[in-house]
Amino acid sequence: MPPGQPKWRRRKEARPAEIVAAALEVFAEKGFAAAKLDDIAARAGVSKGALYLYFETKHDLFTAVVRTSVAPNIEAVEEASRNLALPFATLARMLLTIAAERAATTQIGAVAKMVIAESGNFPDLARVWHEEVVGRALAAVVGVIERAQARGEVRPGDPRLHAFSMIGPLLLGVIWREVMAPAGAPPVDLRALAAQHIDTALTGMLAEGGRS
Amino acid sequence: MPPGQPKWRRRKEARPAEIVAAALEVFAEKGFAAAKLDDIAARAGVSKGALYLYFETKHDLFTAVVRTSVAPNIEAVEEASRNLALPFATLARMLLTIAAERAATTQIGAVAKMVIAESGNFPDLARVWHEEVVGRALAAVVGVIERAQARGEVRPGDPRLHAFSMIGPLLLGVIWREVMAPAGAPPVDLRALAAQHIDTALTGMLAEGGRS
Amino acid sequence: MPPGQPKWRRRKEARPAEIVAAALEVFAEKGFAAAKLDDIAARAGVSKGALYLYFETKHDLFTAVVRTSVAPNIEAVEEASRNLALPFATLARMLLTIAAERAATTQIGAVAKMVIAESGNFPDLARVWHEEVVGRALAAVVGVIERAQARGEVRPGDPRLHAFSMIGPLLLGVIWREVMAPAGAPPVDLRALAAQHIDTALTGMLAEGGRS
Amino acid sequence: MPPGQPKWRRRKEARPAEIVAAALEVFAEKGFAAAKLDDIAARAGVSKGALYLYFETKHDLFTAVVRTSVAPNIEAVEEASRNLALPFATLARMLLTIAAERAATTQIGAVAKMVIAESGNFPDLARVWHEEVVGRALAAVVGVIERAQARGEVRPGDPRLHAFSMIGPLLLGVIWREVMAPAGAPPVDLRALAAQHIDTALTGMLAEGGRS
DNA sequence: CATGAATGAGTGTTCATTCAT
DNA sequence: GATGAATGAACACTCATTCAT
Repeated sequence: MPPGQPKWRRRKEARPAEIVAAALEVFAEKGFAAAKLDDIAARAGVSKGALYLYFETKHDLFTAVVRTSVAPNIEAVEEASRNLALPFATLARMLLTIAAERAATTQIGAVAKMVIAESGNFPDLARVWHEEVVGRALAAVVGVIERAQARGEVRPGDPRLHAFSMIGPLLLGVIWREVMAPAGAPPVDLRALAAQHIDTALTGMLAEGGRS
Repeated sequence: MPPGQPKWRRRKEARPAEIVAAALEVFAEKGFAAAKLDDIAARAGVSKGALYLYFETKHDLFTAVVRTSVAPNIEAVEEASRNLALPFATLARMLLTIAAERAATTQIGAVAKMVIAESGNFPDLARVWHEEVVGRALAAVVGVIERAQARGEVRPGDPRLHAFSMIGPLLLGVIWREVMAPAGAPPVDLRALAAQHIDTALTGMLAEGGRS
Repeated sequence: MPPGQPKWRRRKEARPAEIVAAALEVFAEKGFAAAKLDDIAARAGVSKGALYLYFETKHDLFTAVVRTSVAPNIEAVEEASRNLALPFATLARMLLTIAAERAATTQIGAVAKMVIAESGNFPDLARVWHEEVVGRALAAVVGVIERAQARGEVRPGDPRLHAFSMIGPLLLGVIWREVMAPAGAPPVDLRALAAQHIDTALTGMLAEGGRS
Repeated sequence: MPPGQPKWRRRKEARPAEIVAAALEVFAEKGFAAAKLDDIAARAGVSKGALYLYFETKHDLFTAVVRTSVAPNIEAVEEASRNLALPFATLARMLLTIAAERAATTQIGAVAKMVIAESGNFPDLARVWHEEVVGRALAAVVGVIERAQARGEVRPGDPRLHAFSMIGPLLLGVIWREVMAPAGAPPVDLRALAAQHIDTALTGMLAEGGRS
């Protein structure tokens, strides 16, 4: 046995993350209520009791899953939106590309599905999700649009509804991947969707003079 | 008691519909697993046992709720899309307006939330929802777009992705109303969203020559 | 099947009492925490779920057991103590005889044991037991003693401590029967104990002139 | 740090006693089943695992608590009862005074409450308690009474029941302090109770000629 | 048809006990 | 010796489903 490499190390620091990862899988597959702690524990490679060393209740575990999955992603959007100097077309293309990339490569779609599903049973979670995630992301996009309107780059219109026009199709794509594709629907290429949609949205939103 | 038309006679025939209506409320509020048959029965004004006179299991009741809620709506979209003679701009505006109207006045948003939430636990339902609802609606829109592209009205591009561009923001609006607004987010006017978005989408999708 | 004698009658009215009786047995044997609802249900001849049709929690069932067992007994003592005209010696003899009789023929000893055991975990119960049972019984006895002291029948001294002198040995007898006797100790005849003790207590308590 | 007398050395030997002391507190507050080893360990200032270095099971720890708490007290009673030369009145007064003193200043009341509560679940403990504690104490008192009866000091009557008359009120006082007082009942002064009761009991028990 | 009392399998949670460190 | 992370059996409580009335 090589020294410094104990066969079985106490995992106190790694465990919570492992459990959250396992829980994300199970919650995403089954939903909150249908997810069994036995399954989560088994998938995390621990006993059921061990879950309670790190999370007080199933509720708490679910909340931790959502928070953990979301925090890193929201930063990216906000940061990109702070590139005030860029023309709107460039910035918008950048934002949607980042979003599509994240949606394609992370579990954020599954988390969104969970939040949609359980918003009624987790009022706190819905509020957090609104205040810290969707609200912030939307505010960033709305801010970008408002500034572009002020500079005459984007045509008039409610900036929040413009933001919905920009983001909505991506949400549809994510839901499609999470819900329809597993049921046999032909898959959607999120990156291609983002690329084609941003062309449409930009052409539709840019003021007359701003079009090529 | 007036002979021939006792009040309870009509009840008997209306029961299944009343139960489905009550179930829709409870399922929409709580989700499938958290909905209790006691609550549904109480809200329908019948005994718990009576539910089993009309539906074999909770599963069946849920399926009936989803089917009942969608069938009438899908027809409207398909019918509108058969107006082949209309210019794309007119037809597209019509389709989105109908969709927004339905979304604003029916429970279809709540049902969509339920299907999204429970797709993992109801494979059959997800397939039915795809084959009979979303698939058909999407196919109708895609057909309209393809014909418009063939006539040179709509610029090239994957017609399905174009359809996502058209419909996506409305889904976002519905999710917003069902999930974010109850958590304190400012509400969205679905009709205004549809009106502004179709302007954007049309400008973005129409071929060069087709723009005003 | 004889009419009017259904093979299996709905027991809605009889059930709670049956369950409380079964619960009393099990609680008395094992104590609150060690009593299993499965056992109680089995002994009552019902399913575990049925318990919850009548009692919200195990806690509630325990409380019901205590209340039910006590109410009838306390009346007897209070009633006897209202015989103001009787000489103290007669009344005291009567009270102890009644108490011994009740202790010998009812489950009140087992209930007392339970209350003693669980007073720390059931603050409400301990308070109820004090206010409605022990307190009232003691007050009745103290009242009798005070009146007898006023009439010069009983010698001076704190009437509450005199009451302890009268009642204490009976409690010891009950505890003995519940705790020591099952462990192999020779049994005590509660009636004989009461009879001999009241002679001692009366002789000890009566004023000089009152003794034979 | 002074060499040769490190502070932790004394700890090592004191550990079992510290644990038993902590366990007594927790058992007395919560009862056996509701007492958590975590609490006991925390209160003793050791880890949960450390408990198992000194006691095999929770059962054993409970047994140790009871044994430890009673042994010293029983000696006092037996020793006092060996003063054969003293008149009964003197000896009885002495015994009750000692008992009241011990009851007022030690945890013996809490232990008695525990034994009463758990006698059903700890048959061994109930037997030990009977054979080594209550039985011995009672036998000592009974012996004193029998000798006094032989000398004509105490009137006839079952000596064991006489012993119950002497001791019972003190038990009631202890139960009162442990159970009723914490629930809001007015407290009892155990020493005053013993003093007043022994007057009563002596007057009641002494043979005609023996009274002052 | 309709009721609602009764069932019992299923699950979140606790906690005495173990053992690698 | 001492720790405390980990275990897993045990149990209170829920609720879809049944069926005697």
